[in-house]
Amino acid sequence: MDIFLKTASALNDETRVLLLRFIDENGECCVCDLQNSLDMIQSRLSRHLKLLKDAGFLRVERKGTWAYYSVRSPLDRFRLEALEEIRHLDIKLPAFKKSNEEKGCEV
Amino acid sequence: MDIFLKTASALNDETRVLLLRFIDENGECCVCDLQNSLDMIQSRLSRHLKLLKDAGFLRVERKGTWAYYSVRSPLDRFRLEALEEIRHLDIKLPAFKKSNEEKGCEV
DNA sequence: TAACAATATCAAGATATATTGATTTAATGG
DNA sequence: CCATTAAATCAATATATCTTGATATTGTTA
Repeated sequence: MDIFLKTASALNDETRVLLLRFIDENGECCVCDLQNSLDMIQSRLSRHLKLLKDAGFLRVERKGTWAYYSVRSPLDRFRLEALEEIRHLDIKLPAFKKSNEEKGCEV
Repeated sequence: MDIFLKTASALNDETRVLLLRFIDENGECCVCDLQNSLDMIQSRLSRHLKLLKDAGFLRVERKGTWAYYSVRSPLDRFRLEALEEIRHLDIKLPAFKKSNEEKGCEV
């Protein structure tokens, strides 16, 4: 029950739905890319990324000081259906803006 | 987006997951049956039933003063997957207790 | 080791959701 | 029409979640 509720809770927030959709469409993103692209402050992003990770939707890979988030694979059936639902939502998704290309933060 | 969030929100509560599972397993229930079986006060039940109905999981049919709730059919793909997930949760489900058989509140 | 950058965590306030008991609404029967 | 019953709604309080800015942690580089 707890895991199911954690999954449902992760889906129950507009910010996280947008984040998941954005990372799903654009592939691996570091937090600074997301700050730039989605115009959100860092602590807010960090919180929601953690919730999505703990709910099994995202994985994180650290490279130096950067953290790259991507959609976990494989997703189990229910999470995949949820993602599929999110893929079909009519959302106006901001463009991907690279942040620190010159400094090495690239995908 | 709003409909998706309403659906996710409906799933994000232990009481509602239990309710949905109970009605799915036992079939059409009136509120008084649920009060008896699940040992919940009426206003609490009424609130959660409304949320599940508004999120598209339940339908209600009124017969006189009674309201009979059952799982809506057909469910769309995502809601059906959610229900399937709930069917597989390891929940200790209370027994169905009829409440007012003599008075006409029967299924 | 010191300075810096990226990310995570914390603390405070704001907003949303859940619970309870009281009240209201709606249907039934005397 | 009035009393009764089932269910819905409301008001107050409690609990959880979200946002922000500040601080802590971790890795890098000089």
